[in-house]
Parts: sequence; structure tokens; C-alpha cells
Amino acid sequence: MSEAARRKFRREGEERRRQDLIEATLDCVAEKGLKGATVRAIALRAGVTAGLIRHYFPGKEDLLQAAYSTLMDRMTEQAKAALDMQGADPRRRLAAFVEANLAPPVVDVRTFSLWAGFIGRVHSDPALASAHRDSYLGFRDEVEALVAEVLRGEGRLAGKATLQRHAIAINAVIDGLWIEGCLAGDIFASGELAGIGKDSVETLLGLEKHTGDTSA
Amino acid sequence: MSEAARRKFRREGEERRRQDLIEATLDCVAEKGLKGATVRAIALRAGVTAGLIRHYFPGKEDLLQAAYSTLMDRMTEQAKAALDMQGADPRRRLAAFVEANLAPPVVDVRTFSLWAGFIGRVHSDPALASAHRDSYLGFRDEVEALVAEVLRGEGRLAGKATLQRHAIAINAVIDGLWIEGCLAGDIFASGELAGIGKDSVETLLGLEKHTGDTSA
DNA sequence: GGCGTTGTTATGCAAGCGTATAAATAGCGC
DNA sequence: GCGCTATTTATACGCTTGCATAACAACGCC
Repeated sequence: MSEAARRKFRREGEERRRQDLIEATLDCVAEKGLKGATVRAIALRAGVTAGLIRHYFPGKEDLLQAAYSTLMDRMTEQAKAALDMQGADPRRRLAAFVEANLAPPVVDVRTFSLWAGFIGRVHSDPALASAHRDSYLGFRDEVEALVAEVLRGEGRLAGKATLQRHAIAINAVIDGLWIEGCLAGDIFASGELAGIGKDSVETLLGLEKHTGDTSA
Repeated sequence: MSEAARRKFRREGEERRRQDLIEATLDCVAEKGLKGATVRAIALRAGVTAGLIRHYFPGKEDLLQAAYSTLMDRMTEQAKAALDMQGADPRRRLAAFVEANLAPPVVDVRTFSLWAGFIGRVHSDPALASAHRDSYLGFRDEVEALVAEVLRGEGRLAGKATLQRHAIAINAVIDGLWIEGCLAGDIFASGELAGIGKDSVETLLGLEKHTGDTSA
């Protein structure tokens, strides 16, 4: 009880600590950008000291990568749930998919800031780049498969090239609306973006409205 | 002629130097990301020494901001040109607008990286946020006006709400395809994205194809 | 052609970065 | 309870960063 006492601490399970560090990293990136996500800041937020990071990750870059993967998994989680509505009407699943991607928690400034922070480094970080490409192509493939089901359900045939173009366009609409919603969410009414998204996707696929369209 | 000789140099005009420094900054960001754009790296590429940067800019942040502005000006330049094709067929102008936004130099990974770097800080920087919002709404208004012209040219009437929804959706398609092109440009054939963009926009607006569509 | 202005270089500094390493202690088996 | 071990802290090192400053030299002026 004289000189600066050594700090008390608790030993946590490995998985728990890793998750805490990843969470702290995401918080830091979201609040202060990649530049502000230093090992010291991350450790402070996680309630540990900086050295511990290197006990769980080979280096800071690895922690960032893990955080990015976690983020992506979280973002696609909801969308995947919509896709996995086995047995449901393909058009309903497509609508659910679009809606899941255009509502919270996917549409969220913090998520967007995180995404932007990471995505800006994709082209100068090969590991991040391939991770992104896999994620993007996987996503697009799922959209493509869903589109194929929908068109089949409508009794329409479509070649591989057509399906791919549809998937690219639909993916673009979702991405674009997602950005608009994240950056300026307050100028859109709740559900407005999702509604525009669903309508746009159906229009792009040449689907007629389900209900209420008795005009003409 | 004994100790390390001092480096020779030429005096350049102020505007020229500023532009060179901005260009060097863009190059550095393009190649090494925001993180790699250090004052020393920028100066090296510009062919000057690091200290000179602070002779033309109050700080590094100001140089980055100037680079960002230059980039944005360059991006909107092409699009504006398409919009300003006075007298031309509205559909042609719309197509030109879409195409201008989905081809180089707008579609470019370095542009995207800078954009991402800045956009990620929008929610924590009020000045940046309002700047972005103004830019976005301005852009969308132009799209909306163009859409109104196109529909009028087709003899179709549309209310303000409908026009706005169209503008939002079209803006989203362009943004989404832009991202896809910037991040994974090499997996798309030249002009493929622009083609998808133009087709998508026309489909969204319910326009029939100009040529070649003799089916059904 | 010397001279002053100022664009430019060269050097240095303090702060912050990621990382390495050793000391300390919490928690478990016995 | 006692010691072992692995987790965690603490400290420090080397490097890079942005920024400050002083010396220098290119160019216009008279």
C-alpha cells in the first residue's frame, strides 16, 4: 500500500476476450474512424491494457480483419434469414430479403461508418480485398438463385446471362438505397426505403403487383 | 563540393504547386490508401520535400480535404455535362447521365477509396454531414427534374411523390452500380455496368426500348 | 550584378504508433 | 492452502508521423 498498486483484473475465457476485443474495435472504428482505432484506444474500451491484444491476435491487422468479418457476418445474417424461409413463396422471400436489407439494424449509421472505414482500404489490402470479393459474389449468387426461383414461379424462362444482370441490378438497388438510408435516414419515413426497394425490384423483374392494382 | 550538396529546385507558381500536391495526394491514396498517404509520401511523389506542404496548406487534413473536393468536382463534372445537353431528347440525356456516372473516371477505385474515407466520418463531422446532404439532395433533384422531362416527353403525367420515388430509386441504382464497378471493376466487361444501368433505369421508368424490341 | 524576397530544403522534435518483453497475479488442480 | 501456469499488466523500445524552424538558394527587381 505504497507505490502505484498494480491493477486488479479478472481472467476471462479466450472466446469471450476475443469477442470483447472485436466489439471494442468496432466501437472505436465507428466512433473515431480507422485512424482512431489504435491498440490503446481499443484496449481502453475493452477494459484491458494494450499488450493483451497481442496475446489474442498476432497483430493489430489481424484484429481489424476479424472485426471486419464479424461485421459482414452480422450484416448478412438478417438477409440470410429471409432467404432461408424455405417453402415460402419465392416472391415473398425476395420481398423479405429486400426488406431485411433496408431496415435497421442493417440500415444504421454506425454500421455504415464501419463499412466505409473498412471498404476504403479494400484496394490496398489484398486480404481484405479477397474477403470482400467472396462476400460480394456470394451475396450476388444468392440473389441470382432467388431471382431464378421467382421467375420460374412466374412461368418465365431466363438464361444465365439474364439472371446475372438481374442480380447485379437488384444488388445495386439494395446497396444504393442502403447507403441513402444510412447517411440520411431521417429524411425518409420509416419503411419508405424498404417500400421503394421492393417496388423497384419487382419492376426490374417485370412482376405485376400482388394486390391493389386494379387500375387500367 | 564536399559535404552532401543541397538539392536543386525550381520555383513554381502557387496554383501549380497546390495542384501538384493535390494530384500527388490522390495518387498516394489510390495506391496505398488513406493510411499510406503520409506527408512524406505525398511530397516524394510531388517531387518536393515534406515541409513544403505546410507552406501551401495549414495542415495535412486541409490537403486531404482539398483533394476530396477536387475529386468530387471531377466526378460531378461529367454528369453535369450530360445534364446540360440542352435541347437533346430527354431520354438521351438521361442515358448519357447514367452512362457518365458508370464509366471512368467516375468509376475508379481511387475515387472510391477517397470517397469511402471521407464518407465514413460523415456522422461524426457535422460540417461534412451537411455538405454531403446538400450534395446528395442536389443530385437527386437534378435526377428528379430529368425524370419529369422524360415522362412528360412520353406523354405521361406523374405527381411529385412519384417523381421523387423514381429519383430515389434511380439514384440508388447508379450508386450501387458505381460501387460494384469501383470495387470489382475487373469482373465486369467494359461498358457492361453502364449498359445494365441504362436498362435498369428505363425499366424503372417503364420506358420501352428504343430499338430492337420487336418481341411479343 | 548585387540584393532582397520568399519558395524550398534540411534538420529536428515531441507525440503517438505497433510491438516486444518481463514481472505480477488470478485461478485451477491437487 | 500451495504451487503451476497462463492470462494480464506494466514498461520500454524503435519507428513513423505531423509539424516547427532555420538555413539556403532561385528568381525578380533596380
